[in-house]
Amino acid sequence: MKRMSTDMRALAVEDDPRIAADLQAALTAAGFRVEVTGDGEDAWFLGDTEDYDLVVLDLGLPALDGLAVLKRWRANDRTMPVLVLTARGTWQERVEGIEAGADDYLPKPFRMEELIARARALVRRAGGHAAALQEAGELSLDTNRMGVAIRGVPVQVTALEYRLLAYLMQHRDRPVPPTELLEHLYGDDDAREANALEAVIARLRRKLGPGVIGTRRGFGYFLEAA
Amino acid sequence: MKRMSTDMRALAVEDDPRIAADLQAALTAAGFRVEVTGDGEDAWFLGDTEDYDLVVLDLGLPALDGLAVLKRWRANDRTMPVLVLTARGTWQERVEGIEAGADDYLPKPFRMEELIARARALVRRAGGHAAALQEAGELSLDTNRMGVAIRGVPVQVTALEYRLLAYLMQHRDRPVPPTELLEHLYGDDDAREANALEAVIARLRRKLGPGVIGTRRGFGYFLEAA
DNA sequence: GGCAAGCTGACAGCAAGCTGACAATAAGGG
DNA sequence: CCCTTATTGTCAGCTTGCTGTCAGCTTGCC
Repeated sequence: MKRMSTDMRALAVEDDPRIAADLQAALTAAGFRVEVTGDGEDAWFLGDTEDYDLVVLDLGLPALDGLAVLKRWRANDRTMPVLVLTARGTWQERVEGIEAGADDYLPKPFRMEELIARARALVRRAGGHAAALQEAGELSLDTNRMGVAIRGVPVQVTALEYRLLAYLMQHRDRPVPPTELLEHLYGDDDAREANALEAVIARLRRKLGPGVIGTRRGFGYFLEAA
Repeated sequence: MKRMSTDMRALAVEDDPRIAADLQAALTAAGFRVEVTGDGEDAWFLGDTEDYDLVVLDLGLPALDGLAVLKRWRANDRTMPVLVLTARGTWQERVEGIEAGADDYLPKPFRMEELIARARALVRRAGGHAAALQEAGELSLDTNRMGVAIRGVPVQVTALEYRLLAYLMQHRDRPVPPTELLEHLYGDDDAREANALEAVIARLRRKLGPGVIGTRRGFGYFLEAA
């Protein structure tokens, strides 16, 4: 795992694998180092022994209930900010969540953007500055302002270019195959020619200069000097 | 932070005698020293002169409206946490309440348990209040008077325009995507065309002049910084 | 050398966003 | 209760700049 400018750790406790994957993606994109678990026992142990800057906790867990986990954390003086996810509209859960020591709650279904916004607010309120900066080599990516800078000098990129960079940054420990990038940028429903991606890469390279986006022929693209 | 068990004062402003009685009972049981009034004028006077740790405020008051009371408090720098109750749980009222300075909001009918939970949460994190005057570049917003000024010169804006500006101000560190603005201004239940937002932006720009509201194509709108 | 993967400049299509006009609705005043 | 005014959503036409495609080229690999 490569270094981030600020090291914000987040724990996501969610048993639905699809939501869990979304959580991980969104939080990672927001600059958190994310750990995911769907098991209540596991969650309790992690939250009790590790230091997180944020916990996203789903109440609808099998086995050990999310509320019980939260109460046991609070009973042990674990004071990290906890954002609780509740099934839709059940007022009891909200009440219990707050009384158990949740710092904020979000009813399902929710928008990832809102979750990120609330998560940042929580972290900021807790004292730490939200980790908005991700770096790889000379490239730095401000996930909050959606800004890109090379060696500190801001560079203007388009939305598509930004998404591409963000995805590479998220997976900077490996070369990302063109097929995967195409699917992430456009979705498999909308079929684009492979050359479209190459065009985006070319334009980005012209803006960022050499030595930022590398190619491993046959494997994919990656951020250099990460 | 004060202790709940020692001496927490709460003011309940509610004209319906039955609900008022319930409020008093529940808050007392929760450890508050409770005072109740059903008169807006009386409430305003009490809130302005006495020090409360919590206010529960019903908007549906005769004579002096609850919202007006709240605004007058905030205008006088009374920063105690206020939990607003409203009968008509419309989305607009919630916005108005929060923008008038409410710290939380509860639609009727509600469960007493939930009210107590929210009240406790409010008291627990009592402290952080939005500043009365917010600025970004040449633009300044007076959140108490709902007033807008550009370079010190007051500009008259409509309620909708103000809400848009307030939201941009609240998130002035990032570009706000149109989808998010649409959701905030109208709510997802009421679907508007995307162009409605552009129309509001255009009108605002004409009033405020250039260099205030910026656009980052593909990312969203933002307030130009100093 | 030959093939396939990848690069690049040019360009046209297209989508995001802007604006003025207008109608419908809401608010206010007599 | 009617009249007046302000607010605001919708529409049509327009501008801008993003982005996919194409053609031709370079590079690596066998």
